[in-house]
Amino acid sequence: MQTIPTLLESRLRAALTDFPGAEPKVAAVNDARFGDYQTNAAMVLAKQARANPRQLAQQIIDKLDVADLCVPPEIAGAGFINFRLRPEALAARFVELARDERLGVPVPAKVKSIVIDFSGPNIAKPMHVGHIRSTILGDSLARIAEFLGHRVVRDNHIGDWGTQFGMLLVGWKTILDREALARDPIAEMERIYKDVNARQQADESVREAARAELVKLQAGDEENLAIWREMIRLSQAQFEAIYGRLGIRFDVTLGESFYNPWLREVVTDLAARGIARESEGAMCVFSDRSGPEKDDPFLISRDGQWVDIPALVQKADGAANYTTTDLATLAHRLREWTPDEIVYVTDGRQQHHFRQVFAIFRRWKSDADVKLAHVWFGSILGEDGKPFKTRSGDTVKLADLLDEAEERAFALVSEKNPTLDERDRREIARVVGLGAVKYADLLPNRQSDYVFSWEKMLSFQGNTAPYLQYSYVRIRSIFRKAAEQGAGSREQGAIVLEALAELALAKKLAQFGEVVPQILDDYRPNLLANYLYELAATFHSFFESCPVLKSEGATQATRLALCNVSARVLAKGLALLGIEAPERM
RNA sequence: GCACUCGUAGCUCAAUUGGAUAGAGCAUCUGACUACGGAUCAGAAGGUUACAAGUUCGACUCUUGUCGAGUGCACCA
Repeated sequence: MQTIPTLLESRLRAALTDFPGAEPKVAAVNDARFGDYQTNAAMVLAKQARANPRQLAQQIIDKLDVADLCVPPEIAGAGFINFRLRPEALAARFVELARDERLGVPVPAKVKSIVIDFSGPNIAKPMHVGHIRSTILGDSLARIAEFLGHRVVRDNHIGDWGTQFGMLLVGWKTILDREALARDPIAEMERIYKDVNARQQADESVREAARAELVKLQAGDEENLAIWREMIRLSQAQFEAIYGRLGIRFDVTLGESFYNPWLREVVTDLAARGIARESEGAMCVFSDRSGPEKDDPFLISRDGQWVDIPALVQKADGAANYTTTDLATLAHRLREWTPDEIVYVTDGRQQHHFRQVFAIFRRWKSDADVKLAHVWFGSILGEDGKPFKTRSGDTVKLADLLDEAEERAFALVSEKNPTLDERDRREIARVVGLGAVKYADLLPNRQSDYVFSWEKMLSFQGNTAPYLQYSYVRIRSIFRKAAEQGAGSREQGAIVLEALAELALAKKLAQFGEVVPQILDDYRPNLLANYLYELAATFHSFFESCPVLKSEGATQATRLALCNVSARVLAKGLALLGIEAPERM
């Protein structure tokens, strides 16, 4: 089905045929005094034509046929045209919405193929807070793109290759504790890595040993390869456990090592095309001076001079690095899926890296028609405003964080609802605790840093997951009660929107289909989080002033339908954020 | 030094990408508990959007400058 703005836009387009250059754009109004929707087409047009905007607005209105949808449009302010929906029109849209499986979310004009690269944990290391945002944000974007109808490839690019394996191999061969490994493989691998890493800082011989093990691994030494595969196997179990808890799946999980066979080819091809050249023993990509210096990712200003800051695609020792791997990965994804879009979800510190990779790629595959997006995000801070750490100063492990979320939620549920049996409370605590963590991550604008606060994210007041889940629970509770009273079938019947709170809720529900498609424009799930909060607040307000089960006839049918659609939109919206909605809590 | 991202109510954050009188939640204050689970709702108060110019019908948003914060800046990813 079409959204109301789309409907109004098509009417507006018809009215604007005599006004070339006008954009028939209709937007929701935030202030109810100005109606429900508005267009500023007249003002845009007036600017181009140097005409009087209010007069133009009147001319547009004269040609505009929206009588079935709105009361006569008004001209306001500098030249806004305001639309106020007729209650019958809103009711008609609501009936359509209630029948629509997509809850009013339109099918996109162009179905795209989108690769989303997110999470990207490292072998032999615990997943920690640094992985939360990428994992949760990427998963939510994938869910939203899929729901819209795009073809999505969820790609987990695992860190399974690199210099750290030299140290890990040294540790594995010299100080590995087999019992500890059996008990907690990740902790043991982390221990040996930290131990060797600390010693190699001061001891040249340790550094040399690590380098030697790494060279052997890269040369295909069977023993080292076997150990490396064992480390991968042990790590995979950890990843699967965490993704299972978070309800996250991937279509493709390929380590960096998968791309090794193409690395040399990438470098020689770049060199052959004159994109990369040798410098100080390394193969580098320098600026092609095609744009302004300040926008050039291969230049930097030092002491008032623009100097080269090339991207290395091969180190002086002959090894490739992550830029090379990223280029090989890009080429592979292009061959494999011919995507319209590849999205990288990583933290903001990698902006420069991706600007370089994308720029090299454009020179290398200049005919490729693919959008490359670096969807970056800020840091998670502790309450002190510094990067989020444990009290002892270590990074917070993701598994511990999820445990604590569930424990805290369990304590809350037990306090609020002690009569439920423990198994139910555990399940509710799981849904509420994980929901709180995810929602806290998705609510702020992704580019800003945010302060991690258990108290805030688990509060039942304000813009939190528990508040949204509670709204859903309350609606479900009404339907349970209605079923007890045999009122289930009373939902059938004419929809008549009368009370202000009913109209407000119907209007808010219709906006779901307007909000969801916007999210991918700039990869911002927080738009959905904000919408859901507004919906929940609008619902609570309706629910407070409009009794459902005590009402009768068409009024009750209307209110039950409003409740039903509210519950579906809330549950669907939360699901798009990767959050479950419990039946009770 | 240069680049990127910011600076919004006491605190934590929004603002439909240039739209109307900048919105929420905490905290503070005032109401509603014979309740479809009050885990809620209604309301009040709180602002020179860091500062200064500029662009225009209109600026938190764009431009320039200043002050302040975080991040990054060739062989780690």
